Amino acid sequence: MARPRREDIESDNRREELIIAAAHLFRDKGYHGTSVREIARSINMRAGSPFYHFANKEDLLFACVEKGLKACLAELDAIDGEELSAFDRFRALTRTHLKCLLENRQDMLPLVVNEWQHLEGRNREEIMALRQRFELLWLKAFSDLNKAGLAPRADKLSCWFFLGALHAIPLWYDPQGKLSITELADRLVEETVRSARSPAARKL
Amino acid sequence: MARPRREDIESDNRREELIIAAAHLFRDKGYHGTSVREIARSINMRAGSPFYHFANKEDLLFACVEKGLKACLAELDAIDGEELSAFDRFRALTRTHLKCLLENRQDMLPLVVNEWQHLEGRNREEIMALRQRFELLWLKAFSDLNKAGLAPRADKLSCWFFLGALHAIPLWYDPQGKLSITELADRLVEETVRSARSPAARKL
DNA sequence: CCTACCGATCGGTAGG
DNA sequence: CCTACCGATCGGTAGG
Repeated sequence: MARPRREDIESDNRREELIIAAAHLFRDKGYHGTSVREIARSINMRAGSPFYHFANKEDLLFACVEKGLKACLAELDAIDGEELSAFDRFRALTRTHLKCLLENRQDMLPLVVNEWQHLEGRNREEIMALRQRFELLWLKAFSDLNKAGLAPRADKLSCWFFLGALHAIPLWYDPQGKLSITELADRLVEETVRSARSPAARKL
Repeated sequence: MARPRREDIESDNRREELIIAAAHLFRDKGYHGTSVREIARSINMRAGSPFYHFANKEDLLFACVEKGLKACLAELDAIDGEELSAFDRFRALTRTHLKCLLENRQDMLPLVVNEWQHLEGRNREEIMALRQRFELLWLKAFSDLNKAGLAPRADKLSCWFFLGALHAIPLWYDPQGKLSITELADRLVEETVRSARSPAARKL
C-alpha cells in the first residue's frame, strides 16, 4: 500500500531528466537565454509539462544548482574525513572539485559559478549557505597548508584567488587536450602550493 | 558645411549614454535578463529608440564589450611600451587590468568575461580577436617573468590560472573593504610571482 | 504528463 | 528620437 505506484516512479525519473537537461542548457545559453519549452522539447516533453514537476522556472534552476553543489560537497567532505597530510588532502580536494566541474554528467556545478545569481529569496539564501560550506572547507585546507609550511598565507584572499583560477577552468578546458583532468588539477596545485620559506614568499 | 549639426552631436552623446547604461544592466542581470526597453527607460528613452542607434540588441552588447576591451587594452599596451623590469611591468599590468575591471565608470570589461559568449558571427570573431591580443600580452609578461627567474613556468596554463583569479575578483570584491584596488592587485602579484629556484618550485 | 490556452513582454519596425 | 504598433515567444495555468 505504501509501495509507490508505477506512475510515481516514472515521474521521479522525468524530474531527474528535467534537471539534467535544464542544467545542460542553462550552462550553454544562460538561465534567461533558455526557455522552459526548450528544456521540455530537448527531452520530448510538451511545453507546459515541466510545471508539473516544478512550480516555476526559478525552482528548476534552484534544483540544478543545489544538486550540483550537494554532489560535489559530499565528495569533498568525504576527502576531508580521510587521514591525509595537508598536501595530499589539498591535492585530493582540488582533483575532485575539478572533476565535478568538468565531467560531462554533471553540468550543474559550473552553474554555481554564475547562474545562481538569478535566484531570489529563500532559494538564494539556501544556495549561499551551501556556498559558505564550500568556502569554509577550502579555508581550512589552506590553513592546514599554511601550518605545514606549504603556503605563505592562510586568508580568504589566497583562497579566493585559488577558487577563481579553479572555477575559470571550464571556460577554456579542452577535453581533447593533452592534459587529463587530474594532471590539470595537479598543475594548479603545483602553482598554488609553495614553501612558506621560499625567497619569493619572504621578500615580495 | 562639413561641420556637424547640433542633432548629430546630441545623437552621439545618447549613443554613449546607451552603451554605459546597457553595460551596467547587462552586468547586473545578464544579456538575456535585460530588455532593451529597460535600458532605454533607465536613461529616459522610449522603448524603440535604442534601435535608432543600434540595428539590434546584439550590436548593443557588442558595442559594450568592444568598448571595454579596447579601453583596457590601450592602457595595457601603453605599459607594455614603457621601460620596466619584468617584475615592475607585471605588477603595473596587473594593477591596471584590475582597475579596468573594478572601477565604476566602466562596467564594460566584466562583461567580457561572460556575456561576450552571446555574440555570434562577425561580432563574436571580432571580440575573440581582441581577447587574443590580451592573451598574447599576458603570455609575454609571463615569459619575461620566467626569464627573470621569477616564475617557474611561462606557458598558457600559468597565464590562464592567473587570469582566472584576476577575472573572478569582481564577483567578490567589496568596495568598502580594507584593501584598495592597488593593494589587492599587489596581493595577487605576490601570490603569482615567486623565485623559480624556490624549493616548492623545484620539488613539486 | 498532454492539450489548449492566456496575458504579458519581448525585439524590432514604420512613419514622422 | 517619439508614437504607435506588430508578430513571436515567454512563463505559467486549467482541466483532464
